[in-house]
Amino acid sequence: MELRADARHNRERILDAAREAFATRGLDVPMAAVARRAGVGVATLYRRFPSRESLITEVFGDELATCASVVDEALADPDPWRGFRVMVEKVCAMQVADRGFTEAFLTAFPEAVDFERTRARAERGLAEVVARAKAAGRLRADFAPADLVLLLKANCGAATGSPEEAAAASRRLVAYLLQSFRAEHAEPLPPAPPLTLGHLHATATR
Amino acid sequence: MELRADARHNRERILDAAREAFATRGLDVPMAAVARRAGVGVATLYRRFPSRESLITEVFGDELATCASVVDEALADPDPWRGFRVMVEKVCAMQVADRGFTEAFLTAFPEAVDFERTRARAERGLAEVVARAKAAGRLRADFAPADLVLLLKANCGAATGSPEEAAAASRRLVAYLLQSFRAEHAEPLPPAPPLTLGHLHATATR
DNA sequence: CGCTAAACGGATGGGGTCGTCCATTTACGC
DNA sequence: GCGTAAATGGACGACCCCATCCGTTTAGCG
Repeated sequence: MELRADARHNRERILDAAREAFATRGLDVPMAAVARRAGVGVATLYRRFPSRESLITEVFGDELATCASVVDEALADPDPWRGFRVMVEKVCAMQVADRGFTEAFLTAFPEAVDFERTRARAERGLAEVVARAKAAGRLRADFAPADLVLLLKANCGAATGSPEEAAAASRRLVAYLLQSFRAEHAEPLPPAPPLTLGHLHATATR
Repeated sequence: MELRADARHNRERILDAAREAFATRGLDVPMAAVARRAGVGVATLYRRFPSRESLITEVFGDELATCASVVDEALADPDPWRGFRVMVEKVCAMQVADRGFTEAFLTAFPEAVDFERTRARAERGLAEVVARAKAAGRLRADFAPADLVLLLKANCGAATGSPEEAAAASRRLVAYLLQSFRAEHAEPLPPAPPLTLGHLHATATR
């Protein structure tokens, strides 16, 4: 059913406010703060988005799509290794730029249908990127797709402090890790953690 | 002045309870939960440890000392690289085993005199370990002491989920990073983040 | 054994967030 | 204009945590 004009307007203001609040203060920001920032009552916020999760899902729908498109770009790159590398760098940069995005990405919401679908697509794409980079002999053979999760979680931990510090730390960590992901001079590794992208649900919930 | 026998007894129970609670639930565990676990009233807890920080300081005094001794072991190893590597592996394992320790280590408390002194000593020791490993030609020349902070923060982020998952993830991450810390085949890196161990105060406070 | 100071712990007030309820306001079809 | 249903937002009760207060209990000395 159609929303009334004022309702539609307020919905947009809420989404904008939530986007900004999540980016700077993380997903734990009080609902009341989002409402205040949107110039709206708390009830309006709750009527439009019955749960915090539904708000988050809506807000990060776009960014998740961006994420998926980054995977597609990686697949389109004629150089498999460069595709892999750039993909990793971009996603990590996104993680650093938007604190809320990081949390949303790591926490995940099984209920959010959109999330599920987009994520499944991203997961297939990722496996493909990894496989191509290995086939080209540039990515070490014992690299596990779960190592990407490892990288994201590590990046999340490294990217604390002021935005400048976070960006610098992330760049350096990513550079270090990309180097050890390369096939040349690879040394033996302990077994991969039993994580799949799907396991992210359980992990970072706290 | 001397504590009465029952008071001393309760103090021990509180410290035990706090150690366990911090290890499993992190430093944010409610004071009341610690008191309950210790079989003690909240007031007793607050009388003995006026602030949460004082409790934390007391609880992690030992573990910090352990940390310092790990640095000493590294310095005592005739093989500088092995000393470095084992030191990193041990500290990261400690981080994984005790969630509270991680937070305490990263959060730090400028007021806690003991912390300050022990940490300053550890910091000097670390610089020495790094210098020796570089001099031996095993650690890459552009390795910055701040990279150890980077490693710890990354490890903290990676070590989420069940204890088994956390341990596996940490081991693998450390293996990856140690490999890229080696002098051989080192590739250019982006500049080191401007972090010193001292900067840890500001960073992970949330 | 009895007394007193030390220690105890439950109750309490203050602050904060969550999510709902309801009296009031507003859009918009007629 | 006007009436109605949709939309609004502040107030409210429930819950949780912190930290203190105070009436009660207990250790340990003489």
